[in-house]
Amino acid sequence: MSRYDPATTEPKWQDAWDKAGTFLARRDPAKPKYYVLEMFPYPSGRIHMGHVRNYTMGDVVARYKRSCGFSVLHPMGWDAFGMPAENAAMEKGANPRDWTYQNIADMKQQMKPLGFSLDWSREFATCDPEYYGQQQALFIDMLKAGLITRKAAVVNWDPVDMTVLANEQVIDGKGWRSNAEVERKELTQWFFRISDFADELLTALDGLKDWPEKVRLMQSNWIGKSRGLEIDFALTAPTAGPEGTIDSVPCYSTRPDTLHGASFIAISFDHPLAKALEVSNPEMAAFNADCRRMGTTEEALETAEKRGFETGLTARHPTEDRELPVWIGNFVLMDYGTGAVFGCPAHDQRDLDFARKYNLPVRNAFHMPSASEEVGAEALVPPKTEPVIYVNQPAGVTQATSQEAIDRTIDWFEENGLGRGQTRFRLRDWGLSRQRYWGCPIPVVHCDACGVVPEKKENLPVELPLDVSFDKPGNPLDRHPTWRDCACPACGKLAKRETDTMDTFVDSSWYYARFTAPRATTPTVAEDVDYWMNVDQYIGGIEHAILHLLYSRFFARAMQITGHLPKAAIEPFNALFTQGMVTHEIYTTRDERGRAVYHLPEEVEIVERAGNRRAYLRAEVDDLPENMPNFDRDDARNVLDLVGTRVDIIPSAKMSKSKKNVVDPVSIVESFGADTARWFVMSDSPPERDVEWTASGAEAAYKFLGRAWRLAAEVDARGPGDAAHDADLMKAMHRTIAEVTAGIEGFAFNKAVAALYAFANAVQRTDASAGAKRQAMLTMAQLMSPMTPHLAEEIWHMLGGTGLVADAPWPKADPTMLVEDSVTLPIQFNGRRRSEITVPKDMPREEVEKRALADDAVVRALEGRAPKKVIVVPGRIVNVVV
RNA sequence: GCCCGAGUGGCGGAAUGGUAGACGCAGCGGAUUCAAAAUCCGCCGCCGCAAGGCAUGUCGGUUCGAAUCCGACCUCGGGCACCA
Repeated sequence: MSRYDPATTEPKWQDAWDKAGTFLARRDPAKPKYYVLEMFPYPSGRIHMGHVRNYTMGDVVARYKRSCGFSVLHPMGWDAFGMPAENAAMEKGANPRDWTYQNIADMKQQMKPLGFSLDWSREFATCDPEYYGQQQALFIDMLKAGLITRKAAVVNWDPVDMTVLANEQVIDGKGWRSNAEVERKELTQWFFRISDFADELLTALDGLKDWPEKVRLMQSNWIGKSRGLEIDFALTAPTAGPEGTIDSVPCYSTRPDTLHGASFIAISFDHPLAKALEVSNPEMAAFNADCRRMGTTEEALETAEKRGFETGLTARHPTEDRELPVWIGNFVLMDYGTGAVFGCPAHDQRDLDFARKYNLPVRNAFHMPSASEEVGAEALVPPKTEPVIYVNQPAGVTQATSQEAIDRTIDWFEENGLGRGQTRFRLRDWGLSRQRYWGCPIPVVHCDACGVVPEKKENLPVELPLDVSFDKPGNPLDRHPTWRDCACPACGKLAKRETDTMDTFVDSSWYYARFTAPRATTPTVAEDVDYWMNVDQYIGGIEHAILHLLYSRFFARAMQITGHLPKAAIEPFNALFTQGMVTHEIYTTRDERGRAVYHLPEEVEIVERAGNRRAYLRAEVDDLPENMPNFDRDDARNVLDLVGTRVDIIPSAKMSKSKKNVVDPVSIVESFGADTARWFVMSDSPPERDVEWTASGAEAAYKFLGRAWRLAAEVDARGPGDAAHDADLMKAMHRTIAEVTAGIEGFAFNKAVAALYAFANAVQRTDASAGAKRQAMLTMAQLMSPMTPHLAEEIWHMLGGTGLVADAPWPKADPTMLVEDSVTLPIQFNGRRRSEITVPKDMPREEVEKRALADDAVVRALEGRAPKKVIVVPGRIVNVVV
C-alpha cells in the first residue's frame, strides 16, 4: 500500500478488534476497573455530529484508560421510549415499536463504522420488555418502601383533542394540532417522593468534586433551600370556605425583615379563599378561569403580564395597626409555599410592578445608609450582605445586613408566638405519570374492592399491547379493553390496569446500573454493581445538568434503600463532563414573500476572496461553464454577482433539520473515513464549548492523517540520518507524551491534538537517525490511538509494533527529558515588554537583575534614571519600574 | 422573568496573575510539475516608511504587571419540572 487509505484499513482493524474481543468488558479482580459512559441516544434513526463528538470523547477516555491498565466498561444502549414514536404513528401510521426498532438498527449501522471501543454485547433499549420489566420491579419495590405517592397535579389539557399535552406541544397557549386554547387540568398522578431527599441531594453536592461547578450550582439553585417565616394575616371579615370558615391567610416569606413594607396580600387563583369567593362573584370566577388557562411552565408564569383581581377583603397587618387589601394574583401558584404572599413593592420588582399597575402604596422597609430616597421605578434590592437602615422594623432592628435582620425577625416572631420559622425547598416531587402509550406501563391495578394494588412480580413485565391504533387522539391503552381489564393481584376479581405510563426520565435514571448486568433477571446483580459501579466518567450535554442528573441521583438513593445498589454507589457518577454542541453555518435565501428559505451545505457554493466569503446557489455555479465559455472559477464571484443568487451566511447555530445546517456523519465517514471525523471533532474547540463544523476543517484533518501516515511510511526514506539529533527528537517526544497525557486526563483534547501537530512538525523537520524516527512514530501512533485508532493500528503494524496498539501500554514521559537548562525571560519596563534575555535556569535573582539592567533596551528606556523597583519572578519575568 | 454559562486576529482557538495570538484553517509568496492536484518551504492581529502606537464584548476598579481578579452593563447560548 502506498497511501493512506481509510476505506480499506478501517474495516480491517474493526474486524481485528472484534475477533480478539478487545472491548468486551470483563470483571477482572486483578485490575482496577474504569466505567466510561456517554449519555445514551434517543433512536431518531440518524446519528448526527453531536453524537460523533459525544461518543468520540468517551471513546478517547475508554481507550486511554484501557492502555493505562484498567478493566474498562464502555457500553451503549438506546433511550427508546418517548413521544416521537407516537408522532410517527399518527403521521405515517407506523407502529411505535417497529418504528423504534428499525431506527435502532439504522443508527447502529451508522455508528459501527466509527470504530468506538464499545462492548456491544451489553446493548439494550429501554423499550425492551426485558429492561422495562425490571423497571416495573423497581417501581413496586419503591412503592412498598414508601418512595412513591399519589396526588393531584396540573397538566396541559387540550379540550378539543381531549388529551394531555407536553409543554413543547403547547405553542402560545394553544394545542399544536387542534390550535385550541389549552387549559390547566387537575389529574391524580403518581409521584416519586424526591422532595423527601431535598436536603440530602443538596448537601451531597459538596462531595461531587469532579462535577463542573456550574452544574452543582444549577442543581443547588434548583433544589432551592430557603429559610423563611410563615405568618398568619387575619382576615377582618372571616369567610365561609369549602372546609369551614377561613379567618386568616397564612403567608410564607423569605424576607420577613421587610414586613413594614407590606402593602397587599396576593393569593393564588387556586387558593381555597379564591375558590370560596368566586362562587358568588362571576367577575372573579372569570378572572380565575382566565388564570387557569395559563401554561403550566414556570417560564409562562413568570413572563406573563402580572394581573390581579381585588377581592374586597382585607387582612390585618400582624405588627402594625393597619389593614392590607387581599388580591388574587396570576403570578401566585398554589404549589409554592402556602399559595399566598404578602406584597412588598419597595423591595421586590414584581410586587412593585403590580403595585404601580393597581395604585397600591409603596413604602420602604429600609434605606441605604447613604441615602433615604423613596423607591421609584426600580425596587431597592441590595445584596443581603450589605448593611441597611430599617424603618419600623417588627423585631426592632435598626441597622443590620438583611441576612442578620431576617434571622432576628424569624426569632422574634417565634418568641412572640406570631409566626413560624420554616425551611423550605423549591424542589417538588417528581410526577412520573404520563397519559401516553409509548412508555413503561406503571405496574399497578385499580380494584374496586382492594384499591390500588401493585402487580405481582411474577406477572412482570406488564407488556405493552401491540394491537393499538393512533387514529384517535389520546392514549390507546385507555381504550384497549382486553389489555386494560385484568384480575386484581390481591383478590382475583375483575379490575382495571393503570393505563398511565412512566415519564421517560425514569428509563434513563438507572440504565447506568443496568449496564453492569444487562441480562439479569433482577434489576441488578450484587457482584456486578459492586465491581463496576460507580460510573467513573459520565459524558453528556449540559442540557441535562438539572433534571436527568438529579433524577439519577435520586434513583441511586432509592435503589440503595430497596437493596438494588450498594451504599457506595449512592452518587452514581464520580466525574461528569458536559460537552458543547456541534454547530454549522446556516444558508438562507428569501422567497417572494420575504420568508427565509434554508439550504443544505452541499447546495451552496462558497467563494472566498481577499478575506471575504460569499455564498451562491451551487446549481447556478455548476450551470455557468455551459453559459459562459470563459468561466474561471477563481473569478466566479464577479460573474456570480451579476447572474447568481446570493445566499446569506448566518454564523454558527445548533444543527437542526429545519434549518438544514446538518452535516451527515455517514457521508463524512464515506468520503474521509472515521478517523478524520473523530480527529476533527477532537481538534480545535475545547470539548465543553460548541464546535463549528467546517468543510475545510474536515479536509485539514484528513490531510494531517495522510501526513502522519507518510511520516511513518517514509521513516527510512531520507537515509540513515544523523544520530547527533536523536536527543532533541526524544526530548520532543517525551514532551509530547506529557502534553497528550495531560490533555486527555484534563479533558482538553484540543490541546492534545495541538501537541501532536507540533510533534509531527518536529518529526518532519528532524535530521535524527531512522531508528529514532521509527521510535518517535511508534510513540506517535500510541498517542494518536485514542483519537484515531484505525490509523494508529496501521502505523503500529507498519513499523513493526508488537500486537495491537490497542493492547500496548500507554507510554510514560521521562521527567529527566522534560527539563530545560536555560530559560528566556521577557524584560518589561513599567509593565510593557521591551526585551528578553536567556539565562541559565538556576541563575540567582541578583544576577538576573544585574543582567536585565545591563540590557540595551532597558538602558535606553531608563534614560539615566535609577529604577525605583526591579521585580524578578524566577523563571517567568523581569519588570523594571521607574 | 428567574437560574447557569460563554465572549480573544478573517475563522476555530492557546495563554487561568507574568512575552497575548501556541497549534490549526483561510489567505499571500515561493519550490516541485508540461500543467494541475497532491506535497514541501516561507510570511501572516490592526495602524504606521520607521520609531512606535493600538488591541482579548463595553465601561470602571485592584496590581509593578490583568484575557485571567473585582463591580456595572451589552450580546449570544443552556435550563425552567410532560422534548430527550
